[in-house]
Amino acid sequence: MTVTIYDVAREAKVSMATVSRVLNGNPNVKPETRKKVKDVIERLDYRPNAVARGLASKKTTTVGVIIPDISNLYYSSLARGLDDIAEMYNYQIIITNTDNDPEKERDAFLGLISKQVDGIVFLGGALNEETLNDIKGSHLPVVICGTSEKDENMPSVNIDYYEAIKEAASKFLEEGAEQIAFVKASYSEQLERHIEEGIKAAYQEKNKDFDEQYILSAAEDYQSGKSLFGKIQELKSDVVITMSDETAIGVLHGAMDHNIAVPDEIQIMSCSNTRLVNMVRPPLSSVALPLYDIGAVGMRLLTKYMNEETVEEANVILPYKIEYRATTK
Amino acid sequence: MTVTIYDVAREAKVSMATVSRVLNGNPNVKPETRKKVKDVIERLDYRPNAVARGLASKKTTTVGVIIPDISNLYYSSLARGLDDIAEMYNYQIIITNTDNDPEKERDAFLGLISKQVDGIVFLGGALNEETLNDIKGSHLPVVICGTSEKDENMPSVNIDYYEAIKEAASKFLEEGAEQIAFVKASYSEQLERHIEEGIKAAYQEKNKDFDEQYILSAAEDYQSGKSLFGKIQELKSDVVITMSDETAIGVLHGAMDHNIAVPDEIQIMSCSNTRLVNMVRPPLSSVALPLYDIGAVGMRLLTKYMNEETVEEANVILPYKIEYRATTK
DNA sequence: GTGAAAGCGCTAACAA
DNA sequence: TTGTTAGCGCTTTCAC
Repeated sequence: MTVTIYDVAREAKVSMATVSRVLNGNPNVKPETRKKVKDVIERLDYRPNAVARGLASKKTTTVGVIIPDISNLYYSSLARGLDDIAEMYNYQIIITNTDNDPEKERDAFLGLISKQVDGIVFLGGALNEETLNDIKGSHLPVVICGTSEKDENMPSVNIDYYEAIKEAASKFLEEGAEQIAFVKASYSEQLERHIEEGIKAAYQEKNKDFDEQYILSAAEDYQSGKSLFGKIQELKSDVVITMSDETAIGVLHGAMDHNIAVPDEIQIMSCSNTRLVNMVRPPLSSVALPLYDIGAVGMRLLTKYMNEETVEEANVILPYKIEYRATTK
Repeated sequence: MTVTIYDVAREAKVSMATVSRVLNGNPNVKPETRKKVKDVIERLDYRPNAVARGLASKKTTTVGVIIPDISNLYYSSLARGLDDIAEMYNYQIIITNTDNDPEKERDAFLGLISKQVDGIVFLGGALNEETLNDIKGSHLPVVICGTSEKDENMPSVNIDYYEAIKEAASKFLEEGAEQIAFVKASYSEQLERHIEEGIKAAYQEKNKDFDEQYILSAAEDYQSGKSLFGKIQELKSDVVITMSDETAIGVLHGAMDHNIAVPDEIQIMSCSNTRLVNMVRPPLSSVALPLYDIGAVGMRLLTKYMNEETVEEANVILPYKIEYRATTK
């Protein structure tokens, strides 16, 4: 029925071991033998069974990706970077959506373990305590992209959120902003802390007090941003910084609906920079995270762990850039 | 080291076969035995190795998803529906991006075959001839979502594009539209044909001639739409229908930049309805494809094939709805 | 209701 | 340079 390595061996009049060797590019094969085997492989249209291979070698060339929601542009941009590099290194990715639900997250993780993935990439959101312990217990290489963990020793790829937010906030303050509202949409306490510290540092540098009530929360979608506008108006903020682009666009439209001029009366900036930023008018100013690159670098980092290469820096910080478009002065 | 079925058998003082039976919910196990085994499983924290299982049973509970670009909202919406249903049926999905490149597509397919996936979902884009033949030769269940194939016997999930476009075009014509430009962004000739026929049918019903030059092409992104606006203006179209939301938004902004009033001077509608439609002002009118559902139903259909259930209808047509928002009168 | 044993298709010592 | 052989961890007849 299906042609196996045994069929190839028989046809080529060599042993399975030799076929296996040419399959795996083992140099210990005489060129003629190699050619002979390759010819038979081609003639029989033989395709190695990766499952059998995985069982025998304990390597599946598959990595798991745990992601809050693939239909969110932020995460799917990361995922695209991930997959491109995975493909380059001959890995395939199993993607599982969790909606940031700890239970789904744990199930996803256990599922991936049982599938014997060679590594796992965790995207965005927060890793709950229990899963985190499972991960550590599993001795599987894991890389976290686009979010920070309590245990900051876990390999990760990020930008320097503290610096980014501080830089953005400072600029606003310098130019006369009075009250910056910050809308967090992250599920990672750690990440939120970095960000809050960034804002506070900016205020401190200007010798201004920061009022905690200007830190708001919203889900990372359009509607949440829109609903939040009332609150923002109440607070009389003249600047709003959000994590998610969608949230920022929601706020923007909230402002437009209330006839508040953007950026004259209120400035809006996000911290994400998906392709959405150019698809609204006015174009959204944003801290530009290199989303694709974060994914790509994350996967590259993971391959290093999987191949037991030495890694110099487990916590990669990628550069960010602040794109001032038309929602800021 | 890792605990295997053998360890469980030994500890529970039964045979591996029995452990396997309780694992797989085989009823031929005495309740006491079952309980005993379950206890040991729990105590040892035993997790079945899905790879070994796959090798022995020739079922991997993994399905492959071949997709043009996961970072495109259209496809990622489909993918999300796919994954949710896959999870429900205890399947996991391997996602591979192809950028509609036939070579990548073929590699993706061969990779999935070698991983012994139980089925494949093909999303959007066009399946090239060669891959299509491979698929047929593989006897693997395959479902196509959101696009049509030459071979219309392949299981698929779609809306009735012909009817949708015809309905939309008819309405525009009835209300006095003179020249409808249609921007296709599909890679499937088959799909394009359905759509063109829909438009032509609408013109015919109104006894008007349709001029082929009003059928334009663009990539399914924002910039392409924007660049296309010059051409549209040249054609003096008063209605533009695009496949992709991003393209429509590009056209919309093109119009705004040229001080052409939307919808008064030009009406714009897309045929997709991702969450983007509400994130622009004015909100984009669109033929609402049930993207999530197309994915979900597609995966459900695939599970039927994988479990050898009987399927009544291999070519599922889901209902569409035309959402008239503010880019149309 | 349960167990013994033969694979599934491959890799990886170890020998030769 | 090549072959032999013993698994990898499970499912699945087939007996009992």
